[in-house]
Amino acid sequence: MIDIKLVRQDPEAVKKALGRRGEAGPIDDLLAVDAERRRCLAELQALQEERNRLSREVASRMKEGRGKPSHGTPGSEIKDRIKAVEAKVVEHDRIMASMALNIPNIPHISVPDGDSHNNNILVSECGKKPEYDFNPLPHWEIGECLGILDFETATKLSGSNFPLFKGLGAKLERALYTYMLDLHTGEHGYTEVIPPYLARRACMLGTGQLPRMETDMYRVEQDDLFLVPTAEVPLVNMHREQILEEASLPLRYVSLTPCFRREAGSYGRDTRGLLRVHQFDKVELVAITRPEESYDVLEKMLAHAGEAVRRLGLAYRVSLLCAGEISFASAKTYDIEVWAPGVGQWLEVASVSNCEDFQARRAEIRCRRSGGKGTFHPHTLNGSGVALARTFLALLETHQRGNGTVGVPEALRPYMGGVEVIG
RNA sequence: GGAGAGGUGGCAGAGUGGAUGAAUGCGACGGAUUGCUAAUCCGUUGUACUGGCGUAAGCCGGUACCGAGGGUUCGAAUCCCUCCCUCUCCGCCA
Repeated sequence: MIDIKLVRQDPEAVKKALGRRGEAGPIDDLLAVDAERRRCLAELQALQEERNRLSREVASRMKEGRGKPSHGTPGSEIKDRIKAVEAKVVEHDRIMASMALNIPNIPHISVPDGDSHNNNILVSECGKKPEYDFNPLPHWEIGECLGILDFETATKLSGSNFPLFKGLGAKLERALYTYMLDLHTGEHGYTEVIPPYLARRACMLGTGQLPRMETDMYRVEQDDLFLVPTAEVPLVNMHREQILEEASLPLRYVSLTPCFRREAGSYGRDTRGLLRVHQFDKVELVAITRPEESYDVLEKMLAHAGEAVRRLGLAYRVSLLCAGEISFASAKTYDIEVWAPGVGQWLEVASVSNCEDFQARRAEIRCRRSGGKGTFHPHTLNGSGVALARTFLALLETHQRGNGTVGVPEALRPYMGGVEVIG
């Protein structure tokens, strides 16, 4: 949620920043409603003050045994006025909230301008694209031949673009996420969490999936619960409406969950095989930090995610997203893409973002300043560490051999019961 | 699905109409003391909005908040209604 104080203080700067995302944002309207709201609020508070004063008068009379004032009830006429003005304030609050909830986060100063992936800045490239003395196959061919992927059956079960892993495919998937969890808990210091996979509406609002992305979410109508699109939702919302102790920061969590996405409107684009599926496993990193350290933590999380990919022997590159490409809640985002030689594409497997206090404000996560007064909103960060379906496919395509088999990278072998080759 | 109980400050937990932002305990912070990483004693300690002053840390004033919303009343944490949430027991099921 955007900070209304910032909007009041410098509306032009806010407009300009949002403009970088290609969003106008109803800033002038917001300000107008805010001003009117405050005018009504002042009126309301003056009336309430008067009511309280009168009522105290009655109280002291009663105490002195003089009884109620005989002529009417001095406060009763005020009641209607209070009610009327209060209704106005509430209405203005409602309008402001509905506007504010739809305004995206302000991009960080270091985020480049631009509105397409062409404007993203390549930060680094790691590992070499593999070369083959044969024509590398796409993963769906490799997977179907080895009997470890079965898209046809998945479609029979749930419709198109759902994955089904089988045999060593299932084991490889399990090896991948177990390896990542062990890496992040063991070497990078994150606390593992297994959260519920369905989340309340309030959670979805808190992290910013709602209201805008509702049509992309799977929703269980009967209970008004949403299948989590990412573990970021439960992990950040663990602390919703809480006041944390500053000394407890940073909080760092890692979680494996399936991620459910309807991908409404994306049909026909990169939808073969595992490229874009409605359900995929993802190991997610989340951090809640003091504002002054959040950008350091962002760099660390990026490194942690990169390390997970690097050890798998995959070629990957890191880019800094331009203002028009970052997601609703993010102020700054790095993407990690792995090279998939079979399909000949760079595929996004991780997105590491600093949401600053945007989510904390929405989710009412606050922090008590140690040794000081008052509270502040901590910064929230999230990053894939990393997403599985695409990592899985890049792994098959990268480590495929001319004879149709697939090598298992060393980092995964302990998790594969020592299996070195699939096929 | 059936029956019941309950939602109070960072946490635990009192409080059934009048100055209660709310006892008490814990925690946290400040101080005192003890020859020692502890104990004891004293003090302080909610959040948000809003107006004013100050460059500022902050200070002064007001209002709201005891799950949410509505009602009764001069006055509601306290009484009434609706909703939400949590818990317990039974049933069903892994």
